[in-house]
Amino acid sequence: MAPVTRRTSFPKVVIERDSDSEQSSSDDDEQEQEEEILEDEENGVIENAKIEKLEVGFDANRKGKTPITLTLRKVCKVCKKPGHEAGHTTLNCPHRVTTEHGVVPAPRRKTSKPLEYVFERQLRHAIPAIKPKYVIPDQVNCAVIRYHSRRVTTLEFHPTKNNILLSGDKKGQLGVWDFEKVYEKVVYSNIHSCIVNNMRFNPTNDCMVYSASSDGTVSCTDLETGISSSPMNLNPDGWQGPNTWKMLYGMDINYERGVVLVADSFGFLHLVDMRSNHRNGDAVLIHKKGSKVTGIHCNPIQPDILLTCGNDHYARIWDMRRLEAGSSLCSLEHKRVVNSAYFSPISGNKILTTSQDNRLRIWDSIFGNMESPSREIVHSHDFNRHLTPFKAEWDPKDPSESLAVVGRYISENFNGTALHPIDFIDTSTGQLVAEVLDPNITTISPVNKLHPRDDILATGSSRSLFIWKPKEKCEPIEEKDERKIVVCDKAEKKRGKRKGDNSDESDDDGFISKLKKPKLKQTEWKLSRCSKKG
DNA sequence: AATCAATGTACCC
DNA sequence: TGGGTACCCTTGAT
Repeated sequence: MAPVTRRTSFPKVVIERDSDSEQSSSDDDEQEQEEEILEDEENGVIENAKIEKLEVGFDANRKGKTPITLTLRKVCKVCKKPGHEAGHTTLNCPHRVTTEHGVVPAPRRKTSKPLEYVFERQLRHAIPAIKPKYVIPDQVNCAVIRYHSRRVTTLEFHPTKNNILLSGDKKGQLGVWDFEKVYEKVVYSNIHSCIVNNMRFNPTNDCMVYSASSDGTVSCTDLETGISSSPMNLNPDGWQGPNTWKMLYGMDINYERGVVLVADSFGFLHLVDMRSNHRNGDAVLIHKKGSKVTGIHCNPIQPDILLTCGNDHYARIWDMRRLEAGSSLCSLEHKRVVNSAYFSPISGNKILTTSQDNRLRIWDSIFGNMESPSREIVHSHDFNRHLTPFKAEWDPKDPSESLAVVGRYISENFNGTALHPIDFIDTSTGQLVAEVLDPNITTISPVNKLHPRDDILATGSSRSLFIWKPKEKCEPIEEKDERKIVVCDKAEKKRGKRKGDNSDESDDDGFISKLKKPKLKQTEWKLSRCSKKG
């Protein structure tokens, strides 16, 4: 249904006259582009070009008027050119992530601010002059398929237990998975009633985890028992309609003050005291009234310095010691909604934001010129209401504070199969360092988290979770590959049992599924398979 | 194979 | 500022 109606409603109408005098230079450009694309199409390079020409029914000979050609074209939301669209299989978008493409370079300013000078002097020794070689976790090591009952919305690694991954979903479930033991997993269903947007471990008790949800509550859950309390509930009177229902999105912990900071869908910031587990102080308006605050991050060096971002197209820096409406230290303007904003993980001196205008923005120094970003990197991570918003995140282990990971919306056509890779981007240059993909991951992967200590990537893609490790740390490829994949769906489980696949390795919740044979030849894949540990 | 539902953002008035 | 609605175009279920 949708594709048919869309086709008639979507194309932009451009009227081109075949008269010499009326052609502007921009028309020229457009015509040139179009000719190029048509040529490509003849060569069979472009699969997705959708250009239609309609001769409008004017009589060309009558009164000597030139015929009008209407060109209906779909244009890419990223680069505004026809022939491909963000979100669709394409090979020819110049702004799909390619080396150095779509990077707006940093304007080299001489700011001469004393503060920046001092900071740079203090920090320079800590930042290595030669960039370390990036270690990319590019092989799926294990997975739980259909783990959650709805799509995964947030991930968090355990602060001390290296093998534990926490996951939240759209339904409000909270998953705890030991990905080394693969089969050891728990899903708590009674903590939230809808989307879990953010989770943070209690820094003084790593058994306890705080979670912020669109149900308007902050929950504090004991991971061993699953028992949870709600230190905050912004909808104590239940559903009174969409105008009053408050949702909680951004959340972080200021460990020095012992408070949880959480922000709602009406532009307000709230505090929860971790010792008493009760609300602390009044809510403060930190973004446009009535707009969603999508993220909060406390500076890793100075936790009183906050970074927030929201649907009002701004990211803002605040000082907790002077927190009141309108008192932000700095406002970073974006063209669209800002999905996330993070300080760099080590020095806390850089900022990385993800905006729905398909751009990553980097500010190289919070003490420098903040009027415009140091770089804008064009990258396909478009908004779609059915997907969890994409958030580019720093690699917490990269001493140069350059590497970031972000899922890609636009897909690559791998021999007829559309796959959406996960991108590793060097934010200092805009270079695509690596794209990782796997034949078993056919869905878009908007949620990604790099491990704070190990070379591990966790991915949430639809209802499934994947753990990636570097190729060299995986076992060599075997012909009869049986990967560590646990399928959690009940229907799948029954099917597996009927086939007699239920080996003694299986537990009550899942079984080992044989690796699906890729539809493509092995050579087509940049990444090969990783076998099960014996 | 076809259809449906769920549903966030932008923009108009 | 609030209501109305067009549009964004995925995924899993049936």
